[in-house]
Amino acid sequence: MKITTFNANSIRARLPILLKWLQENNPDVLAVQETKVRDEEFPHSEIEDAGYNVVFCGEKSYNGVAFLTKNKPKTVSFGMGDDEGESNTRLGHISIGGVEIINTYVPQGRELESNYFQFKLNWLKRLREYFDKTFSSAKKKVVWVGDLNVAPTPQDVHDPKRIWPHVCFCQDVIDAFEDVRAFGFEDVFRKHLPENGTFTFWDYRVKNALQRGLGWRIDHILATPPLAVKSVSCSVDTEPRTWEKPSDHTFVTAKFDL
DNA sequence: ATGGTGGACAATCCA
Repeated sequence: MKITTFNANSIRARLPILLKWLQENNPDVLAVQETKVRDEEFPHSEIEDAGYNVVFCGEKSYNGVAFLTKNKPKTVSFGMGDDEGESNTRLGHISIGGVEIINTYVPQGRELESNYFQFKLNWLKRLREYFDKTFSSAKKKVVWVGDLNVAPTPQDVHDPKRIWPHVCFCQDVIDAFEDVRAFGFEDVFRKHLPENGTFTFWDYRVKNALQRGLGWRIDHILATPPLAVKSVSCSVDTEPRTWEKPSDHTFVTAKFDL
């Protein structure tokens, strides 16, 4: 099973080229974040015509998550069940092929001193509670993917000394992330891509960031042990950077031998 | 240098 995560920064702006990428790469599941569109305007017909099933939950202008899948998911839900704090447009959950897949767009946090950063920390705390109440244990086959807006180690940013502290790279956010991870997730990305300088995001606003290696690893693929042991590879595809309407995020893919 | 670019959407907000 091939699972890919992609922050689209508008599914409508990326759609023509995204569909081409799907045909060429053929993942079983594409988890998308920042669709930035209301459900009634979501371009589902184009995706279905391309041979993919699609489920989504969005809002006007911001947030929004979706799953594009080759087969129809067995179950689909959005949000953490608390119906508050933007959980519905930041968390999707499907069950497919015997695997549970959680797709999250974690709040960015804006500034360390802001209420938005506290919201981010609390959102991660709620996410841990969601895993606890949804799954009996990490013996279940669970994958957690998405734009997590956390660089959990110094290796995950290009200049740790200069960047520390940042809403995506500071002790509070790393602690919050680690608390969620401690549910029982293993870092499938790092297992297969241990080299320094392997990133998933390069800021639009930094001139030639990709060429200069000024990236971050904030898009993740993690899995519980019974699934992590079956992971065979992971890759980052920077092709969206070359698109007519480039994206600052990349396609991050993991393959599982199931 | 308090910038830069890109998306949504219609003046700014968000990343």
